[in-house]
Amino acid sequence: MVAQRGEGDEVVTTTPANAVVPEQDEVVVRERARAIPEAAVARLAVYLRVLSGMVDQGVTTISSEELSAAAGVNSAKLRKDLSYVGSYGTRGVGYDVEVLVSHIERILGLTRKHSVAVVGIGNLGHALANYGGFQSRGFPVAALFDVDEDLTGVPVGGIPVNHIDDITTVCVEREVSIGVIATPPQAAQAVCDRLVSAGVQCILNFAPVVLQVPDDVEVRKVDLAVEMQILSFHVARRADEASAEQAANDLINGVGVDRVVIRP
Amino acid sequence: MVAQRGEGDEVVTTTPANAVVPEQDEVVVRERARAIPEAAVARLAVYLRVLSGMVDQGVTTISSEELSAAAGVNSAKLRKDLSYVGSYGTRGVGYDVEVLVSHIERILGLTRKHSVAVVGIGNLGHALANYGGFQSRGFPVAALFDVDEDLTGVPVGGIPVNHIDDITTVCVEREVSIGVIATPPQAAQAVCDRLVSAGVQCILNFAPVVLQVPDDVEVRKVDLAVEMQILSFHVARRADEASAEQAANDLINGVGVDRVVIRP
DNA sequence: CCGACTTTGTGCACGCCTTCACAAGCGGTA
DNA sequence: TACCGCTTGTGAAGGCGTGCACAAAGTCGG
Repeated sequence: MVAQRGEGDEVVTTTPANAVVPEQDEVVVRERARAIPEAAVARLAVYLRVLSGMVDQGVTTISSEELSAAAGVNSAKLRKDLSYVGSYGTRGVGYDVEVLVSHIERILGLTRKHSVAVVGIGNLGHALANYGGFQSRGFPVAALFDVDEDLTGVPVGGIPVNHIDDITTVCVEREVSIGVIATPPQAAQAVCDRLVSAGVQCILNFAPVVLQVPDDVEVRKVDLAVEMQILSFHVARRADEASAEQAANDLINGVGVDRVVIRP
Repeated sequence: MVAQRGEGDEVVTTTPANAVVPEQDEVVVRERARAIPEAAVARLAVYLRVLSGMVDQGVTTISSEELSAAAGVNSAKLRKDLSYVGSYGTRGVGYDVEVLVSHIERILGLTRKHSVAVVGIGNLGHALANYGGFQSRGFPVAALFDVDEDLTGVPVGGIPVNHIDDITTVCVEREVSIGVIATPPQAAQAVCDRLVSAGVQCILNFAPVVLQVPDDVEVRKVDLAVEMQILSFHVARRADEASAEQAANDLINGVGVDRVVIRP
């Protein structure tokens, strides 16, 4: 009997304060991987990239101060992040770059190869299929899909496009573990469902829709328009600050006030 | 005298508990915009997209429960997020969709047009230049740049490519407020510096490097390989869980234990 | 072998964000 | 008009992540 995640049967997913005491003779397995905060995982990936550059430059040892500067984070945060993967630094010296690389790779599961399938070979799909960054970092693009039958068989980035109806067969055959959705929004949910039924458990979604998936499937979303709008918000905030300050300074000229303080 | 942000001169950026009392006769300007958490801003953009879809479907009123379901968030969170933009709901009824749209647009600064410049017309640059999603959501692509002189003058997505040396002139001329960096990593920092000196204060960076910018410039990063690695981590975590569970179940078969509980 | 210096690893406190739970408020109905 | 049911808006609590500051632990020079 293998319990399925998300069934909420024998598996406790949340930990209510009143349920800490293990009942009778059950076995409690505490796993370490889950203990790493999501934010830390994202940063570990960044550290890994920086460290790879260091290896190329022939750097063998690096301190938390140097690495944190290169990665654009606080050095304490960096050390805490690294502590999640284990204590592999030498006090008074720093970290051995290669050792660190291999341990981060292990934690991120990069020792295994992760084949990628891109669905939707439009502008973005083409760009993704041709993007060398995936291949070089251990994520080979193994399959391409599109509804357009005229595209079937046409090679893009060296890989012939398959028709979307073959998605299950091809994904299983080529052991695809990550699906990338680069279709128009209307098609995204249907494509997602097909990927899921093909056994793909990780999805990177570029379509501007909220995908509905089972609990055991992980979805990450990249929405360019949302990114733009966040930037837009900051532009507006700056403009507001500037005009508020302006108004305040006008006030100063009228009344007898010395200083203007803008509190966050 | 206009204070510059990030100078830390007269401007209080952090609020230590012991410094709440305004000194002598200074004027304290509390701005509302900054009070919105970054995470909430990102979600507001999502709500806006969902609401736009509602408008197209002819929906005029929506409750927090419905909207939160469509946006994939908790309804309490949604209401709190909306409370940041102001109280425009009607108790017992819900929100007027159009009213909500216009207020969110105002908060996100979307009443103003934000022209976009894309730098680096490779695979990704092409895709971005042709991507209709920007245009339709109020972010017209107004300029394209590349180092390759062969590309200069060639129209991509209807816009002729300019040489990167003209970046300052063109950006000022076309009032570019957002710069998108889609160059190889080696060129990214240089391009960034040129954008900044052209007066661009918001940058969306697709190059896998940590950009160094002045405090008054906002950078958002999209790193596809990092996204992949985060997904990879989750694959690995699942595998760990499964094997831990397997081991535990093996244990059960040996010893007399009833249940296995995996705690987060 | 010892002391000075450097850097890691982490306990702790603070602040932000999320979530709960409920009072307040509005429309409909008798 | 008064009541009832529904939905918003928010105070408060709890959890999570960040950053400080320091003890632990190693290297290096004498």
